[in-house]
Amino acid sequence: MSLRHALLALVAVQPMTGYDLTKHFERSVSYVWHAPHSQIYPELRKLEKAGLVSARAETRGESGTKRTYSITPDGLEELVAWVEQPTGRGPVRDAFRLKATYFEYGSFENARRQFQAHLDYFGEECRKWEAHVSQIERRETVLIEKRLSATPDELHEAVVAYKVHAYRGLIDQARAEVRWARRGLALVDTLEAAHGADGAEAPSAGRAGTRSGPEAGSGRLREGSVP
Amino acid sequence: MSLRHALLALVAVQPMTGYDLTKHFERSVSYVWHAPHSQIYPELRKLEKAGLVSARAETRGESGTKRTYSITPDGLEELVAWVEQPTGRGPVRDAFRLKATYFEYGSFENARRQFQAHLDYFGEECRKWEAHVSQIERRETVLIEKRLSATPDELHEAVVAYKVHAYRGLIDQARAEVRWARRGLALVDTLEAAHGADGAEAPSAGRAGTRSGPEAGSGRLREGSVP
DNA sequence: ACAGCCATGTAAGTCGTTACATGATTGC
DNA sequence: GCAATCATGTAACGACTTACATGGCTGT
Repeated sequence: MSLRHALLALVAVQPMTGYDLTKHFERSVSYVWHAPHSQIYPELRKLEKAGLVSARAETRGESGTKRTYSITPDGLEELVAWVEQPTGRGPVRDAFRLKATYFEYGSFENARRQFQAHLDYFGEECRKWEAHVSQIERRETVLIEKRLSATPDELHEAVVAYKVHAYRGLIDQARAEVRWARRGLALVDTLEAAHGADGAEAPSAGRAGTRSGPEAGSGRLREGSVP
Repeated sequence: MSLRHALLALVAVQPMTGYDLTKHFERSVSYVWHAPHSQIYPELRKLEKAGLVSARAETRGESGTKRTYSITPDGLEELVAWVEQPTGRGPVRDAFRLKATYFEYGSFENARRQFQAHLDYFGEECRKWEAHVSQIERRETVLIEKRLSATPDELHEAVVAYKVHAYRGLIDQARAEVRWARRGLALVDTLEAAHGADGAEAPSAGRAGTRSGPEAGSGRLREGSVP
């Protein structure tokens, strides 16, 4: 149920069209909550039906219509209620860490590639987020400016500080991932060295002889290079 | 597509029933990839249809049947292929950080409660994961023991080390969250002190007078205590 | 015989992904 | 006039959630 509240928070700043929403969404919210436009347009209709936003339709060219959404009092109430509610943890789903648990099924080379890609990815994200944070700190984004101009002065600091803090948390996470990936690369080196010292050549825990019976008759794994 | 591979990795250790799978899943995999049994049972059927596992059905009492699943050579191949494949990043969806971005809509008290809950949660998780890691390091879990007994000696270290490393990453994340939440609490104190110094009493950015027109006619926010 | 956990499912509905589809505007 | 991008959608499908349903086994 977070998509709707993210949208409410955006329209709360100023009335916007679906397209504006998706753009602002991509450039801010999507760092912490992903959603494509194909989800956003229908969700806006739902919000309208629920009376949390109101839409003003204008024609666009011959046949098109453009809807500008504004938040309603109910919508604002819903937004505040959401913020005040205890937040349930979403289910964990981390494909990379899952796979990292089973790297012994692949080659050392593969593990290295994977950790390196992880490293590159989070290094890159980190830079993006840092840029975003300093933009917020300087109050340079369109939405922040608008938001502040409609908020009493004594709350300006809080508005900015909460956002900065949230995104800093993201940066911390990214840095932790980078460090973890580096340690992963070091680990692969260590394992490979230890393995090479034994004289074997390519490592892989896969390719078992199959025991299709249900009994745990010690299936035997053998080494084999992974193609 | 990670659920199926997680299941493959589990049945690769030894033949198991659906129930065993869900139990082992809960006690290991679910730290990084959540799935309830209602997802696991059907997925096993799919894996069977795809020829990646084979099932041996036994009767259980009058009418029940118990299926014991074993991995097939195709299944093992699929598992290895998955490990070797580049790993796509899943979409981000972090409800808490999203909400933390908008804490100015709630009270200071609320922000504190939320950060504190976050802190407690990850502190707790952290302890669980640490226990799990040291269990793996000591090679004391049933699955690890079984796994090692069917793996050539020179790979034992890798099997253990990759898992330990993966879960250590999880612990790092949890610790980062704890630190972040603590900084969050400190931030709330600072903001509240600054706010209190201005003489106002309860903070909230919500409750706008509604401007339902599409034009951005400077809607006016006023302070108000949040009920 | 009853409680409590073991064990195996099904079903409805929501959420999210991916791909397709189409017309409008703007700048060159 | 054409390309790019602005702008707004729909549709099919798969993943996931939540709740329901049922029967077996074990100890008291």
